[in-house]
Amino acid sequence: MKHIAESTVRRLSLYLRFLEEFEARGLATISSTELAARGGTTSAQVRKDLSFFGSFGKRGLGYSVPELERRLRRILGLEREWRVIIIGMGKIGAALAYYSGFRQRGFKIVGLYDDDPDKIGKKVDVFVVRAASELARDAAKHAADIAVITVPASAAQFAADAAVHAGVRAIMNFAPVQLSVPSHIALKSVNMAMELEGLAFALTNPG
Amino acid sequence: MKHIAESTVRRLSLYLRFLEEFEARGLATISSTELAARGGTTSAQVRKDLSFFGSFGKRGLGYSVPELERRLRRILGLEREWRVIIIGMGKIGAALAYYSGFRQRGFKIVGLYDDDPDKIGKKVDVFVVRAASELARDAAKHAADIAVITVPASAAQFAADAAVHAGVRAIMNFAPVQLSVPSHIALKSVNMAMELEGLAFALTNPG
DNA sequence: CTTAACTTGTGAAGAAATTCACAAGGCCCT
DNA sequence: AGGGCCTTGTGAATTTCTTCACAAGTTAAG
Repeated sequence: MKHIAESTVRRLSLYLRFLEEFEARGLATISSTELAARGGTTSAQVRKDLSFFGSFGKRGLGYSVPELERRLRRILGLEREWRVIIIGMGKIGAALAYYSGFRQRGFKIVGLYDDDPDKIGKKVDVFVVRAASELARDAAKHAADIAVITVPASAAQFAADAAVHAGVRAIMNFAPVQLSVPSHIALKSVNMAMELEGLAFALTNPG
Repeated sequence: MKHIAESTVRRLSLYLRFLEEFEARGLATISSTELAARGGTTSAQVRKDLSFFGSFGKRGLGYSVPELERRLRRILGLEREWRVIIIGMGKIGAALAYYSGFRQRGFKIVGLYDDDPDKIGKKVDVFVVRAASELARDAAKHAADIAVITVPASAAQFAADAAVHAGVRAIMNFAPVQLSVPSHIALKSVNMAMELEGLAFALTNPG
């Protein structure tokens, strides 16, 4: 298949969210124009995004809400459950561990890790925090697909290496460093300070 | 000035981070090639990004680390302090309130808000959480530039409206909804579930 | 059945972002 | 002073992404 742009994937994710909304409101069909209006894009963009994966609509009518929803879920890989471990039980890691939004979307937390002896053995939500050094040993049991890294910057690369070694295939990094991982590992970084800097730039350079 | 792409701004932010690293290591100058290698991009990209704002390097030599750092700070608007309020003192809001990375980069938290009577009046870090309804009254005192919204999805638009009314000019939204704000307000959304979905897509559609 | 009003899917056009490639300098060594 | 080696800044070429525009299909009404 042709390479799909990251911006397209983000929009598909967004469309799915809107479809859920529309379904909750009981709408049976929706046009690309309506979907675009809700998402702040254009109808051509919506149709083009979908066209990479097939043709799901009916001319003159639009898209069946439940069907498009199902298709998008399949495209995004949300028909299965994804097993997630969180490494780093500081404030942000703990906040994510408690966050129910993940579970709802098929991301199941299967383990929490930290290096701090004060945290190891403590309960966070329904999990007992385990020592990061146990990661490799737990690998087979967890069969985790995704590792969320919320350790301090200085420990992030170490955590990433451990996660890769434990067999995860994707990493979501919250530490403010650029991680290096093998090319077959999917990596996404979220950096709050950088996001705020984007706002500072926008405020400083209006227009 | 010509419109600057968001991707360019993100990279500038990244370059600044690397420059701080290089400075800490005592390096006096750096070439676009080295900066690019560190950031996973190309030297031409680095030079092009910088060229939108002037010419800061010396041919044959590269860029002076401290000077480029200063220039980037000015470009990104980080020479001044930005005043931030956080609305929503759930787990994520509280985690952000404690996070020292913001302060270090010139983002000063000046107030915390929530609607929950159980939280109002409680201390989080050095702040006493105030009722969201007090936001308008506090506006003049705080003179906040940026509001970070960490309330549940159902309350996010309400919080955004209140923030705009209180005079903030930029909003960083962590709630999983699309906010609508006046066009002169800078808006950025971070949606953890969407980021995870991006990873799920990458794992489902390799290559 | 025919017409009018919609909407999709998609090549082609257009815009935007990235990469190429090279002239113009600057540094250092001999 | 001159040659060799680097590096920047930037037009031009290229690639990627978005928008346009329209044929073709669907529904509903008369």
